[in-house]
Amino acid sequence: MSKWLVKTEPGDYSIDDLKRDSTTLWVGVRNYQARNYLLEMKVGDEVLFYHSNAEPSGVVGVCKVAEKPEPDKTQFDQKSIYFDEKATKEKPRWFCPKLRFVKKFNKLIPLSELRTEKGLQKMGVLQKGSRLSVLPVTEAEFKIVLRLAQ
DNA sequence: GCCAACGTTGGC
DNA sequence: GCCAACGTTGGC
Repeated sequence: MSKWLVKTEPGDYSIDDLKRDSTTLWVGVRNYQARNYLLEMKVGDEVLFYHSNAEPSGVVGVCKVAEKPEPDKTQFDQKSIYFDEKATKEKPRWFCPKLRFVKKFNKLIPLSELRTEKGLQKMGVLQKGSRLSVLPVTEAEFKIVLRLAQ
C-alpha cells in the first residue's frame, strides 16, 4: 500500500473540516501530475494532511482513501471555480478520491521541523519549487512524521 | 515544436 | 506583499 500527502489551505478546507465531515471528495485538483497521483490511490492508502499558506504551514494529521477516484463533478459545473470547459462527461479530465478522517495530531509539525529531520531530506513536499498538491510519500517518511507527531 | 507571456502556488 | 519556481497558453 502506498502513502501520500495532500495539501490544502486551511481557510479552504482544514483538518477540522474533515474531522467534522468524516469524509470528503477531494475535488479541485487541476494539475495533471497531481491528478495522476490521485488516480494511483487505492482504498486504504494512508495520507498525510498538510496545511499550506498557513501560520505555520505543516502536517496536521492523517486521513485515508475511502473510495477510489471518481470523475470530479465540479469540472462540469459552470458556476464552480473548478469548471473546465474542455472536460466532458464522456471524457472527464479530473478525478477525486474520497478521503476519510483518521486523526488530527496533538500538534502541527511545521515545515521547519520536517526540514531538520535527516530521514526526510528527500521528501517531495520539502523540495525546492515543489508545488504539487498531491505527492507520494515513502513508508519510511510516513513513519518518521508519525513519530514527530507524538 | 519552440518559447515568450502570463497565471498560480506557496514559503517567507 | 514579494518573488522564485513551475505550469499553461497560444502565436508563430
